[in-house]
Amino acid sequence: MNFTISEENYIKSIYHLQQQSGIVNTNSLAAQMQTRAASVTDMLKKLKNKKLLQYERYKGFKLSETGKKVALQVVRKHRLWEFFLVEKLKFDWDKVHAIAEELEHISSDELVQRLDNFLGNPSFDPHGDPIPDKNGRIPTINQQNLTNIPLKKTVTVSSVGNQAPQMLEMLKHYNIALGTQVSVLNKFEFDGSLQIKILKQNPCIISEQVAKNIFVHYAE
Amino acid sequence: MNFTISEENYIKSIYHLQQQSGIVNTNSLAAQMQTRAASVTDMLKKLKNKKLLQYERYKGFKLSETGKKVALQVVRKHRLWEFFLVEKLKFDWDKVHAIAEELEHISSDELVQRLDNFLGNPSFDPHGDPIPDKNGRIPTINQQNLTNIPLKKTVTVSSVGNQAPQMLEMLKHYNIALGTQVSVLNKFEFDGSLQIKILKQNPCIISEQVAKNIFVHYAE
DNA sequence: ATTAAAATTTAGACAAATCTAAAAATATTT
DNA sequence: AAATATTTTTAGATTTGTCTAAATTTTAAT
Repeated sequence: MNFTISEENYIKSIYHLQQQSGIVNTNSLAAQMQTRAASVTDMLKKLKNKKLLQYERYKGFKLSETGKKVALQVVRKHRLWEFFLVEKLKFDWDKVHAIAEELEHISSDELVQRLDNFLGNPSFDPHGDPIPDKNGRIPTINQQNLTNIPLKKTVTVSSVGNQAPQMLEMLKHYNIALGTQVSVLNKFEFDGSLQIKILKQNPCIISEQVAKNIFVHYAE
Repeated sequence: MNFTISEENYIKSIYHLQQQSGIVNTNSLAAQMQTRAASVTDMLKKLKNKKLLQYERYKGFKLSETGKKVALQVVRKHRLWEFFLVEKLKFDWDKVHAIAEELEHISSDELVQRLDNFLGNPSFDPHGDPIPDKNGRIPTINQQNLTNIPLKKTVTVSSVGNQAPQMLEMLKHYNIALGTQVSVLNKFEFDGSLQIKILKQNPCIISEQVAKNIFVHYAE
């Protein structure tokens, strides 16, 4: 089966939304896609006809098994291309998202497989997100956000929740990247902000909102 | 200015046609694009409005200076991606055209420049076609097709005129690639076919049609 | 120079993806 | 449970790129 760019974008967005909340509704998808609810409804019918979606009107929806497979292939392509852009073309990691949004729709399966091999079959993209393999299997990693880490324990940054350029620019400013070693020195009750220590740097303070989007795993 | 994939494809095809014949007409473009003459006329109006085309009805057409610039950027992207696919991802050179047709429409200028650098700023793609630089300048090479080479002179294959997979498959069969050393032993008047000698191989015979599509340059 | 043939354009239709405005269904509040 | 608000869907329009069939213009042939 072959899909249009628009269909693939809807499928991918539905996938990401249902990862968080199980079932998806029209308005949240419209918000995510930056379009109108009416347009979403139109597309839902199309995707239902193609058996990619479980959907009954007014009842919310989620991807069928087939739909999920399609989504995972698009996610796979997106993340492989991001890896390529950062590792090979030396893009800053906060500049690659928009380009990968285009590249993820290139259709050749052989291209994807060869790219994967060329890159050394990476398991995580430059933001720390797992890259599904050829069969859609996703590597797992035991991670938590910074607000849940016991004080003084040294942990390693493994991924970033919010990948808006604003967030990524901020992390760059704080000098936080994937693999950075951090420990939490203090938690301020008043606003939930954290004082953290980054290896070889002076302690600094990050807001709760930022901390919630920094995922880490324990060194051992 | 930004262009749709369809617009870019028309511009590119017009560019290639006018390279051969100066001015382009509706039917030949329709044939090249595998579409109908009426569809071509529709698009011509659009391109004329955008000042990409010099066009008056019933009179044929050619690209404006702006149009030519756009065409050269698309050609540049196509050929850089082909180079990438063959050199980095190890695709056979006769398998890359269709994929490059998709990749050439990825829009980021920075991507193109970084890709160019990553590849070592190549001057020719895997079929021997010149890759326009950032400013649209095309490297030239002094080449002729095999039918015009004096007998016994050893020459080097530098590009291939017809890049249909059928042609490329045939060349692979004959063991001819870019850089291959060839000499013409004999020319048969009857059908114009040539007996040629390839380094370390037995002499063989190629049709005039094939010979006309093999471009070579003199070793010195 | 007419006529016939070929090339090109117009007119009108269609599919995909979107939109606005209005209607219908569901959820929430009083 | 009735009234109100929110969410979702429908109806109908729009844009882009395409098509067929008919009309027009140009070219070639008698």
